[in-house]
Amino acid sequence: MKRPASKPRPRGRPPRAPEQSEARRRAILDAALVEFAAHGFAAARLDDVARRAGIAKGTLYLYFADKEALFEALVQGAIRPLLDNLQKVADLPDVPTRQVLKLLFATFAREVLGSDRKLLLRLLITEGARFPRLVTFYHAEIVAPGLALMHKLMTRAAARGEIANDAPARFPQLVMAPLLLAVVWDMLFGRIAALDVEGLIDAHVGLLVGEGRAAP
Amino acid sequence: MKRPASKPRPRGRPPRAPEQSEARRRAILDAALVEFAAHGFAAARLDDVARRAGIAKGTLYLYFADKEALFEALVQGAIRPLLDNLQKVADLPDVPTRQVLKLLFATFAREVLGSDRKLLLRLLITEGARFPRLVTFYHAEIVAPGLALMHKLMTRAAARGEIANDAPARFPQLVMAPLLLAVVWDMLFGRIAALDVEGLIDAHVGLLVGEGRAAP
Amino acid sequence: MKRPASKPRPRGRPPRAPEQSEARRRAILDAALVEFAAHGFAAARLDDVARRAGIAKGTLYLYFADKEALFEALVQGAIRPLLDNLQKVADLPDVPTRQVLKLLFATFAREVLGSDRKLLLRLLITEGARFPRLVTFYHAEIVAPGLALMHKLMTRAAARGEIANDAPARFPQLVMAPLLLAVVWDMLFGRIAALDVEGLIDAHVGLLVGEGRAAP
Amino acid sequence: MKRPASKPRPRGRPPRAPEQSEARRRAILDAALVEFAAHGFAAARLDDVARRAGIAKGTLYLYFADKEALFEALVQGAIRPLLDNLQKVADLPDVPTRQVLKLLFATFAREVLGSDRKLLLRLLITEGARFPRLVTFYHAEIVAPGLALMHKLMTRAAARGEIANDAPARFPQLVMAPLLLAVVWDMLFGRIAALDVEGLIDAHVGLLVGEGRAAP
DNA sequence: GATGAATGAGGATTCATTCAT
DNA sequence: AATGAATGAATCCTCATTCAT
Repeated sequence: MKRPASKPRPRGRPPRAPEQSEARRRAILDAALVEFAAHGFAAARLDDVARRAGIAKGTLYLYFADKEALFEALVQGAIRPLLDNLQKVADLPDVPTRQVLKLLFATFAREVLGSDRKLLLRLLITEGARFPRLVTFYHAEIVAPGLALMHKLMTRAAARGEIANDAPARFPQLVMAPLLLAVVWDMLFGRIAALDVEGLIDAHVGLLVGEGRAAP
Repeated sequence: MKRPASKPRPRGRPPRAPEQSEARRRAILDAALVEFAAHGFAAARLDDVARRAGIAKGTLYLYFADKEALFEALVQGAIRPLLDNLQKVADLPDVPTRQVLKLLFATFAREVLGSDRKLLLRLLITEGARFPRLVTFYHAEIVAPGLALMHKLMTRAAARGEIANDAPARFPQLVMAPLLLAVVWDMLFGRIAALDVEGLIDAHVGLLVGEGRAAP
Repeated sequence: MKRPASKPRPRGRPPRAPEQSEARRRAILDAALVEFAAHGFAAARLDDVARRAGIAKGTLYLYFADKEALFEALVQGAIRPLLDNLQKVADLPDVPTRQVLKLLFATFAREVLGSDRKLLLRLLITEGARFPRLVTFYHAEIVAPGLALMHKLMTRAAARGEIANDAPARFPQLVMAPLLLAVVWDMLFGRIAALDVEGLIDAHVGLLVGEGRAAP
Repeated sequence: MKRPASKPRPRGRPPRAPEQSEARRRAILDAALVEFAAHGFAAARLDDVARRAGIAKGTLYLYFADKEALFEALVQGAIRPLLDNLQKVADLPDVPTRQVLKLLFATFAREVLGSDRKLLLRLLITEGARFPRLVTFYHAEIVAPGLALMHKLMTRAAARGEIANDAPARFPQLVMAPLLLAVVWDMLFGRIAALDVEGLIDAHVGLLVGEGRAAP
């Protein structure tokens, strides 16, 4: 009896500069990254994402169909840079394995562990089970190629006698395992006991290509 | 002999009679493990937990104060067995490091990766960030002691010349990293490409204690 | 950062007598009838339905899957009584057509136009286009059989010379049209100018079976 | 010749230039008719109306104050033509009632049932309850005068002995009822079982003015 | 005049939690 | 102790309306 009668009080948009839509998209993704990483997909509130992005709730939906699409775009969008990094390593000239690994790990430490990108890895790990599509894509585009590359690298290193045995060639995952550990450690125990990532990586490289052994 | 069942159903407690409340607690925890692991803490429904445990929703609250308490009890409760396993390793007589590691990893593969206990690790990884108390406890009770033990083991091994350098002694996490990787891999990529955990572990042990090197 | 911490303030149900679930279902349907009829399907608020039914919003969902299901149950449920009424007419002994019609129309006027059941017809008319399933069902169960019955009745009447021609036999809808008009009139113009339904019906019967003509 | 179109699109008003605002108003009304008829007032989206009209959403508000005003203008605007049609019938010379009715009904069938104008009637029926002002207006301008006219027509016909009794004179609604039925039938059951409107109307005229009876 | 991105109140739906039985 | 119907706060998403350009 009151619905059509009471003209809903005027709503609309308060004056806000125009800003390029792409910047806004980025702002939303940045905000989403923080909120999703902090609370997880299910517990994150789009309300908070909007507030953090400095926009209205409804505006989110101009850029992303729904919560899930936002999440997927978030994780999806991070894959391209990772791919690029991977490519750089693949294109490395024929330098000693030790150097390749050092560079690779250092890059990872800087670009991922040392930046917000780390949060994306977190999300992939913590929410992956709920987003099979994303995981499948990520496996096909990053993990499998990355491992293949590592396999080649390690095979060559083994042939050259740079590493003690062919274990890392057969299981390139072994080469990456400490990086994953670093991510998870930071995510869980970072507050309690920070991990000396650099030291860890150095030690790992030492283990792989044998330090002292090189100059007996 | 069980005549009472044919009475006009008392509308309230089902005729399940006196049963040990401890069994019920277990049933709830088992059900909770499955549901939490499948959907994550936030998305899991206590309704489903109750149904899976074969009890009424309200009954949950007779055993656990709330959803969070249930979750914590779940993860907490799994720590004791882990502790015990750890102790067993610590108590090992003075056997070769290679054997200790083999035993340790095999036990982990069997008791954790090969059982539902794997789900608990998953939960710790995926939900840990939201349960600092749990993570703190886990770190204090399991991770720190475990790493300390590993440190001792590796230090001894290095002193004995069983391993090439002191990297694993300084970063005992390196020893555990592949196990973590196995858990995460299974959790994310298990469906896509199963990991040969046994092979991975063997290779890892080979890398640590040097296979071929032993018999030149 | 605050989600899992702040235990949501205790909610639950305030003391309310048990009442049989069936009565509650009825209360909901009754409330829904009023609200849907007053505002239409889209504009009706389940909140209002709940309030009118004297229950909490969430309780609705214990009885009906969603708004649509509630609406369909509402209209669906009204079909049974209509069917029964129809059957009564069909079972009438071989009385004069005039009397059959009088009875039929009087019943309709009393049972439908004179009661809340009229609202259901309204809903069918106003919302039917949005609920094809409902309309299909209604056509198959009520309209088609009803027209078939009317066809038989009018054919017999024509054969007996009780009516002037076979128009009503060929288009039994003609017999019902004034009833529909009465419903729509009441729905739209009832407030402005009440319709003398009884007079209308009498006049219609007179038109059909010829009043004065019979006894000049 | 239409070079301006190749200028760097002025980002704002499309180069549609000066066009008559009246045409645009019509386009909006036409689009609104379709959308409102398809979904009902509450469920129709102004977004869709704008898209269908080929204009921007904001432009709607240059022509109509709000959704309600648009709806009212829509239904209101259709009344004029109906009035005109009515007038034509009223102005008919003194021809036989049968012919007047035939013409009236045929006009209705062609101009209303056979055109998009039918949708307007639908809207009046389905949404009328929510727009009392509209219904009042419609009653005053169309229904009451129409019935008055019909009353006069039927009274004259009865006096002349063209119809069997004075029922239609006393309840001119009876004359219109089948038309209403045709509208509602089409609206609800059109998909399921098309109605032979022409046949229905013929039969109805036959019933009113007596077919065979005229020439015994 | 025209645009359409932005707004935010509103409403459907979910689910942890309670409590009369 | 156990039940499960009832509760209502919380949150996603929609869409009428506005206004800077």
